Amino acid sequence: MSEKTTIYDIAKELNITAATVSRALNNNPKISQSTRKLVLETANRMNYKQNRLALALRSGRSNNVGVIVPRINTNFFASVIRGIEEGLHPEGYQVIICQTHEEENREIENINTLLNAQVDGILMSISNLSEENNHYIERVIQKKIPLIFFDRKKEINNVSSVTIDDYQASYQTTQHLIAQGCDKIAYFSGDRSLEIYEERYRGYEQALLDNNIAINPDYIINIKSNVQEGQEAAEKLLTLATPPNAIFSTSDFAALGAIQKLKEHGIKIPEDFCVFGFGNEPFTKFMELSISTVDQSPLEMGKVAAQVFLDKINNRDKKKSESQVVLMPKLLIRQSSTRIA
Amino acid sequence: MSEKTTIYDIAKELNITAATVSRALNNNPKISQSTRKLVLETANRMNYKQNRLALALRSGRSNNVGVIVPRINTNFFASVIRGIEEGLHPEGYQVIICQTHEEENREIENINTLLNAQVDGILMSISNLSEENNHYIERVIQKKIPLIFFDRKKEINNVSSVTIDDYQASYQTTQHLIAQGCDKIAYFSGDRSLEIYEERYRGYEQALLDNNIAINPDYIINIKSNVQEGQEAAEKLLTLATPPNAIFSTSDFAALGAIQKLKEHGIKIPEDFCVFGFGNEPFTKFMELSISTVDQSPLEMGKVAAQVFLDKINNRDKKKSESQVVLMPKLLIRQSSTRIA
DNA sequence: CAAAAGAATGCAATCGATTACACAAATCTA
DNA sequence: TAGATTTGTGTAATCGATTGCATTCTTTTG
Repeated sequence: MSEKTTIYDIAKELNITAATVSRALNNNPKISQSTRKLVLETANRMNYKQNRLALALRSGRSNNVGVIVPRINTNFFASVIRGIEEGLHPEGYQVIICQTHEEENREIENINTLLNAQVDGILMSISNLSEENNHYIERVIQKKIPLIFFDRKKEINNVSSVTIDDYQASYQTTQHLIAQGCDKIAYFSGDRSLEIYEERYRGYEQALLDNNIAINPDYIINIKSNVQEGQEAAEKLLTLATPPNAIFSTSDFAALGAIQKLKEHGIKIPEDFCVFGFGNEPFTKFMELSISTVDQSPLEMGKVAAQVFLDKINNRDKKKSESQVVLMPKLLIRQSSTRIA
Repeated sequence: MSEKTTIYDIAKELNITAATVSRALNNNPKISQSTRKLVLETANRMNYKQNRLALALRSGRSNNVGVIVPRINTNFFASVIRGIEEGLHPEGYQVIICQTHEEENREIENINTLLNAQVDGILMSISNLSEENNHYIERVIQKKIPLIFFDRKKEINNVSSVTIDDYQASYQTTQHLIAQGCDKIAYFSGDRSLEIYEERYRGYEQALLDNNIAINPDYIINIKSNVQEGQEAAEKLLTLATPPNAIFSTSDFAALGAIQKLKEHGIKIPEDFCVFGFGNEPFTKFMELSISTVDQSPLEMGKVAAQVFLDKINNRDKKKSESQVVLMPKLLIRQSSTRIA
């Protein structure tokens, strides 16, 4: 029965052409009022729905954008995606999501799939695409598909980005810990081949330098973002001849793990030891000992990324419509690092 | 330059027809080895990428599925979506996400948009679609687009669903609380016009009945899933002449709020008062006083939903390919409700 | 009233890929 | 070697919507 109605079905029903139907539905002024009314009524009666695939093929615009993230189910990425969806929905775009699990080949595969699907833009948080595979990115640019990096970016010509100022976040956090009287600050780093982690490290380093505190390589530990690695790293720190009296973890989960270990060892937080996380995961606020952390305003990041995309689409012709938006991080100073109020 | 290569470009380059190119690319056995090789090489050299829109239009299959959820950035939904993506990705499907914010008109709008976009299936967690608007659902079924409800469902013919056994979850939780010695168990309910909340209520009720405990209407409070409403509800309970000695909250967030209030009042958990949540939000595990909760295995739910969709697609012809999968909830009994180990 | 202008609609190509059918050339069979 | 097969390609329609360019029918104008 009403399996699928096309403009041809409507045309046949009314003994007119599909062209006329199309024009009537699109409010083309060349169509007479009477015909338009008839078409609209019939379309409604026959339950017509425009086939967006056909439209997309003809117009070259799919009204889809692709979003590539390492994984969906973390508070940060889920919130960014929400922001993107809410920024793009009113403009009639739909969001296709892809996960990479931080694997380079998945990253490449996803880019290709999205290009095949003729998306109108790609928003991605890049993870491990090596230099030698930059041409996959170049291809996107060549096809004039707007490409926007968020959070994790790469310096590439013609690619816009929306990030937070990781250097500042890290610098200010370290300053804060020093101001709280901590002079031996350990640092949990993520993979420093990623710009965000390199920036954060720089901020940490510079703050120490500016306060005449020597960098202690023993205090710098590479971790993955999970509770267990935080526990292990803390354990290792406590075995040092001179253990630190603060930890700045670039992961909230690792910060939590560290706190658990410290407590096990009977260390009082924040009196004996301060801990600062990164990411504002919901749990940091809920803990009995609330965890200080850096808020990256993911929702806003998503909305801004959506806006940057829309600007690019609307200014396709303009020579250079590249923009690098840097959002300001917010330090949420909570109990785990508050000695002096 | 390499703006866009089509099979026609390849055909022209080789002085053959687009048909031949298409066949060569699709490994059609009728094509000679030499031609096939030539086409593949040329396609590669010219950086050809199949236009999936064209393919979709011709074949009637877009290889996209739509996922409709109230919002993306909650642990539960984000995890389900992850599961769906991971179940569908290997089969070449892409996932389009839509948010409803629990608004009926958004729900309708999203269904329509997805139908226009010619998705091959719709997976949704329904919220507030009233009976009178069931025809929007019917339309999906009429178009023979597989429709799968997950978590929140509605009894509709021909619609598959993947849910957890909310009744059992609730019944067992209540039994557990009673076994811990709680005889005055308050209940935080969600909107009972949703099947899941109605089921959970039934489980609570039945467990009390089975243990000869009278239902006290004062103990039953409707809340939204957030910390503040949990605090307020707990506050209200404590002003009762006979306050309860346990709370079963169908929201982890409200459970947390309640715990905070109880502590403020100097009530000891679990000694004086047990609390049980629902949803296994990450923070419930991380708290110093870990919160007992029900795990809904969202990742698995997503994967199963994906599988159900794939089965439906592959058995289109079969009369009835409707399936109602019910996953078993897992009670995570943690500190907030453990008096007796 | 003839010619020009205007209004409303039809015709046909297009977007890119697939595929039933037709056809030519090469190979085989008796 | 005529006729039957097989093999490899080409032709053209199709999916559904849009749109430049006719074309037809009115209406206006001088």
